[in-house]
Amino acid sequence: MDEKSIKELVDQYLHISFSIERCGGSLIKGQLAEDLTNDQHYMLRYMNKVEVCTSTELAEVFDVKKSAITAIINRLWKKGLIQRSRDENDRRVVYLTLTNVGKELFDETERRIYELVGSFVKQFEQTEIEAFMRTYEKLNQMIIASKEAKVGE
Amino acid sequence: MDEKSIKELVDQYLHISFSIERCGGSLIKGQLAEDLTNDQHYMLRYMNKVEVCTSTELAEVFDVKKSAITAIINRLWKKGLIQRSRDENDRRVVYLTLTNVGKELFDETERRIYELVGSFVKQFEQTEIEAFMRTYEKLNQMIIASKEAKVGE
DNA sequence: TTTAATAGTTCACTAGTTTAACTATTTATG
DNA sequence: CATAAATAGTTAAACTAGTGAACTATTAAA
Repeated sequence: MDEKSIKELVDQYLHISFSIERCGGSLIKGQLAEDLTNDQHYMLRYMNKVEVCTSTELAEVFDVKKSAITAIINRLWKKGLIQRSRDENDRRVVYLTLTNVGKELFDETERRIYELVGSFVKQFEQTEIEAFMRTYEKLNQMIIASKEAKVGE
Repeated sequence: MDEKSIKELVDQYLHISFSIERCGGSLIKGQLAEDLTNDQHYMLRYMNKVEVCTSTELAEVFDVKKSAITAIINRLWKKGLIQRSRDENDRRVVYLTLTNVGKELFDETERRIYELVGSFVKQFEQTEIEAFMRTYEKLNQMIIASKEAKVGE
């Protein structure tokens, strides 16, 4: 691959990923309950998957400082979507879980998001989309590895 | 494609795109001048491409309200990276352009970003990445069309 | 010539983020 | 054991980014 086509690919990639982040994000937002942001939804999504987690874990997964997690968790807590409970053996630790209201809200939203994203996925041939996902995941692994190398420096 | 594999694809897609947005964003941020954010960089990027633009145009392209553009433009203006000039025929209109300092900063940054993204691109076979980009662009067009359909409702 | 529309700004408010200082608790060390 | 160091989480100040509504100035339309 010559330099010129790499430059073109880079240009094209940055343009598409930016566009999808913006427009796709706004479509996802359209599926959420009125007063929920995309960030808050992704937080619920992670908590729904792992069932129980801590602030420290969320800070690592979302790659932000713990104080940012405290803020977003407070907002979700005020909405009654999550609950906190202290570990009785190590009283520094606070476990975070979805409330029943939180679970129901997430499930409901998730169904709408599946429909939305599914409506795009269905427009592709299965072989095409599977090849796409393989490359996409490879890229993801490269980025993660590069990030970890940077941290290790 | 059955329902189950669509659900899995949706799950997988959401997970990867979220991860790449987070980690990739943080790698890009690492290439920027100290006091520049990713949003500010994308703004410079667009202005560098089109050379001259207006707030209204930026609001459409970035899909935010004009007041958000005023705020970000003010920040870039304070850093001396962009300049404003009124249209003499229609004095409501303000044209925005990069200053020389802004252009140099962007070029410098862009070179670093090309190196970074290029280092990933180079790890793929050309055929693989070209197929990926075709699918990625198709997805982008679907999302844009879906967004415009929503607006038209 | 009033009335509409357009371009952009300002202001108050909210979300998300970082940094630094802090509390409470647990673990290590001398 | 007692003090020091590490860990989990919170708080507060400062910043960026976004929305919505009210506003100014200017141009276009009735």
